[in-house]
Amino acid sequence: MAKHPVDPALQECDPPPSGKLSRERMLACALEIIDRDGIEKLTMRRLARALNHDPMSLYRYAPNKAALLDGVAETVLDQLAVDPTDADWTAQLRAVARQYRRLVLSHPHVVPLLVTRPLATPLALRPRGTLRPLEAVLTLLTRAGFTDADALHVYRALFALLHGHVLDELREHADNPEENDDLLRLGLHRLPADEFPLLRGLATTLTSYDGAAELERGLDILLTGLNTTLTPTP
Amino acid sequence: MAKHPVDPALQECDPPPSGKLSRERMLACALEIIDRDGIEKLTMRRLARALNHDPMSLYRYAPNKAALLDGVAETVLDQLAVDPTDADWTAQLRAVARQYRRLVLSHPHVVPLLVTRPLATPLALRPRGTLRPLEAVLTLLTRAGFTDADALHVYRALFALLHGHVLDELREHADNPEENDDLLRLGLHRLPADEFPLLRGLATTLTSYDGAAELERGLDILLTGLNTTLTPTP
DNA sequence: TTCGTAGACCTACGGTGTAGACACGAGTCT
DNA sequence: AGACTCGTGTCTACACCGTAGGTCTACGAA
Repeated sequence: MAKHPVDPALQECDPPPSGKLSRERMLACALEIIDRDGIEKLTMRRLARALNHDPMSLYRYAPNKAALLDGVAETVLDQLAVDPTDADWTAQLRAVARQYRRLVLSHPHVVPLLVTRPLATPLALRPRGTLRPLEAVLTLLTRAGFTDADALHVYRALFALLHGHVLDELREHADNPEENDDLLRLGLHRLPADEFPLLRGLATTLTSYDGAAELERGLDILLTGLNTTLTPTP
Repeated sequence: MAKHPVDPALQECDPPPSGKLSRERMLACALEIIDRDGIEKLTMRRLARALNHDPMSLYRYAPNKAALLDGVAETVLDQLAVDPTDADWTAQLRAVARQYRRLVLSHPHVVPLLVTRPLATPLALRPRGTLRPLEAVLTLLTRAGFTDADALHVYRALFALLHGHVLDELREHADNPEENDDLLRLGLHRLPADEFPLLRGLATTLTSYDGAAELERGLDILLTGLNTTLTPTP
């Protein structure tokens, strides 16, 4: 336990890292590493070391690294609980949205995976855990009286809003690793004043960003907009 | 990984790939490779080969690969022309949105860069070309009577919508590499019928996706929503 | 002329994902 | 009992990656 051969930042995963391997343990550990150090630090070798196994062992549980990353995204997204029996569909969508925001804010480094990986994978081949929320939202909306096509429409609009908002909010977070608005202000003031006059003046405004409120406003706009253009019960 | 020692798909860039190097030539060639083969195929070595130079030469024009990728994203985003003098701010935002959509659809492989890279870079340190559209939109909106803070609000909402929509639309494109809806239908039908009944029925609906119309609807919702909650001239 | 410098090149190092072969224990069938 | 598969883990090896550091060359200024 007390041997420090090399790395200081070489930690292992919560559960005792020896014993039998499993897909769940592998994905959980991978998520831990990503949460701690970011995606590009997740390496087959590092993950194996954290699990106290040979790198090649991982390939018993994932055909390749891309699949492993998909698996991680899946475990995160699978925590999204949609109640398709809720009679108040707008309330349920709001709940899903808030939940999604909280979820990804607790795993910010996973967001690139969530938004990027589906671009490379046809819908039918995506991990099941990824498709489950989609199906749940669809049943919620069809139960509320939407046609299949309109339900799909609403789903798309909702997640477009969510993805867009989350990217906005995380961008904001990247600016404030800690609450050092001096750095932000100084950074902005280094911009040429003739080309970026307005941006330079926004330093204080930028530091006071309320993600939850922002999302709520977005939801208001979206849901009222949907209510006026789409009618659930024809 | 490489099936054969010499790839058949090893092409070079449009302009004569020898002669003096420059940052512009390097970025243009990088963009070409990304457009053709995707991001993960862009390698310092490959790029150098395409430019008929040594890999190390590239480091004269970019401190490292991340900066090079930022440069590519910048060259794409810099093509976004915002007219801050337009008196009709909603019309101008619509124009920007349509332009943005067309732009990224012609460089789909760059989208991960556009949405992902800013998450790792504080705003003040982002490439200038990235900040220019932001400043332009801000001046457009403040000229229209918005306060600085509200202008920022609108900018955020607009680009959240754009990013969200584009991710939606490209996801759809990944499903139809060509217009083979049979593949999609077959793929969907392989899902378990008891767990994904609605999703399986959406094959035909999924193939008829009109991205432009979808974006237009999003803009309608957003802009009317903004008009009711924010007042340009107080 | 000499010198500084910018641009390009070469070598080399430590890292990466993963193919392919092998080791070994637990069942299962004869 | 033996032989057989088979799931699991390990080892070695390969091609490729980003890039630190040094060196060669050509050219403009002194």
